[in-house]
Amino acid sequence: MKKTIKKSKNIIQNTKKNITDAACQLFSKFSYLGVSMSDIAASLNITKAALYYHFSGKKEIYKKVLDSIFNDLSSSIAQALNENTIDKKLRKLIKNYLNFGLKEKNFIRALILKLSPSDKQITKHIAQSRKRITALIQPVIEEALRSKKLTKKIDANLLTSLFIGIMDGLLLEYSFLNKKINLAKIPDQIIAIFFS
Amino acid sequence: MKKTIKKSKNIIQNTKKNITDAACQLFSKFSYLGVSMSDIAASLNITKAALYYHFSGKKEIYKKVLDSIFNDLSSSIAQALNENTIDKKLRKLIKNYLNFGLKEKNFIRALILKLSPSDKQITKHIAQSRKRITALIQPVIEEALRSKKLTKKIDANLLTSLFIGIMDGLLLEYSFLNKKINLAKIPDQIIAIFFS
DNA sequence: GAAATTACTTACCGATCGGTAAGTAAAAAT
DNA sequence: ATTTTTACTTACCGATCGGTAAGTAATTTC
Repeated sequence: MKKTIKKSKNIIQNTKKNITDAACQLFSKFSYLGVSMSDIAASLNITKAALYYHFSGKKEIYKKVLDSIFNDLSSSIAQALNENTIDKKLRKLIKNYLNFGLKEKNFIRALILKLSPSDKQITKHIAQSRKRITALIQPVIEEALRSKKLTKKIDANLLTSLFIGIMDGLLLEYSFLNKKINLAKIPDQIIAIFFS
Repeated sequence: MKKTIKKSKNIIQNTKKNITDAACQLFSKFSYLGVSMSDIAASLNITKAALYYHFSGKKEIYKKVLDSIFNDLSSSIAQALNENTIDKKLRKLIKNYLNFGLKEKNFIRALILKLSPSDKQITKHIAQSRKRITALIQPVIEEALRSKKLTKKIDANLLTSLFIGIMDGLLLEYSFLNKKINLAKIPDQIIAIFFS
């Protein structure tokens, strides 16, 4: 099974990016343990050994993928903070968060997954990234609490957890049952539940 | 490494139950792909081949474990429905659900996990079980909506999704960061958010 | 134009995977 | 007392895992 010559002088060989992109898709679909180095290589029509030229191993690829996912999510959230009223902020925040969760289709699954008995390292990495996301969202929740003057007294920390939780839970539910999320309606309903 | 004789006449050999119990713990901790048949066998000091005497393979063991987990959760929820006021029902429902999620420590992770490229079968099995749980909870949400006469108009289906979602999300968050859930306070706060 | 570097491929490694065939002691059935 | 059944163990299977050593064609450097 001879390969035809692939090395074209015209095509810029940003293989490294191709690898993380392909790996991202596969990890999202099948989780860390469900994807082999051969799978990644095969999806790019290169050999497994080529992956080891660009990366030290499977874990490094996974970390790079996680970092890029969290960076995308972060900037998507940060974008929502530019809105000028708290209601618009909330609505866009929810919309972007859900949209992102849907785009990186099994994103949540990938994040939730426990990797292997010995892999405390990556789990910690994920936990830290999640904290960064929470730190971005919490100020918005606090602002909403101040501006809405709610009668019910709820701790902002907890409310943030519940707020993120409801979105994660929703994504989870819908990804499982292959339902579609109505992004036009749901943000307002979540806001209604939390802040009225 | 000789094994000492294990076959005692006095000890009832309900090995089958021992296997699913051990497998449940391991699957919860390390997920389906993170647990090998050897792992399960080793945790019971039996050989891998013994597992195949009692079960047809790894998938069958996993299915049995899932069924038992969902049955436990179902009866835990059903128990909450015996309370005589809607507030008590809600409070107990949330408490039991969260408690269960904490007991089966990585229960949610195990449920969320995508098994392998080819494993539509078990994923369907899980989706159906989740639907059964939802079907148990939805009437309680509807009852709460009726009795509370909320001003905000929200579809009961969606509200149920959000209600379960908030609990799943919370469990997720806390399992990741190894926080502790305050079961004395949180149920009332969730009720306050949803039904006031 | 020779030498060095880049970006791979081919061919392999030992370990582990899920699963099986054959043998065996103890218990139950006859 | 003998046979059969139960509940395993030992020893293996081919496939696949993450990872590596050595070779090679194309490109870049000198």
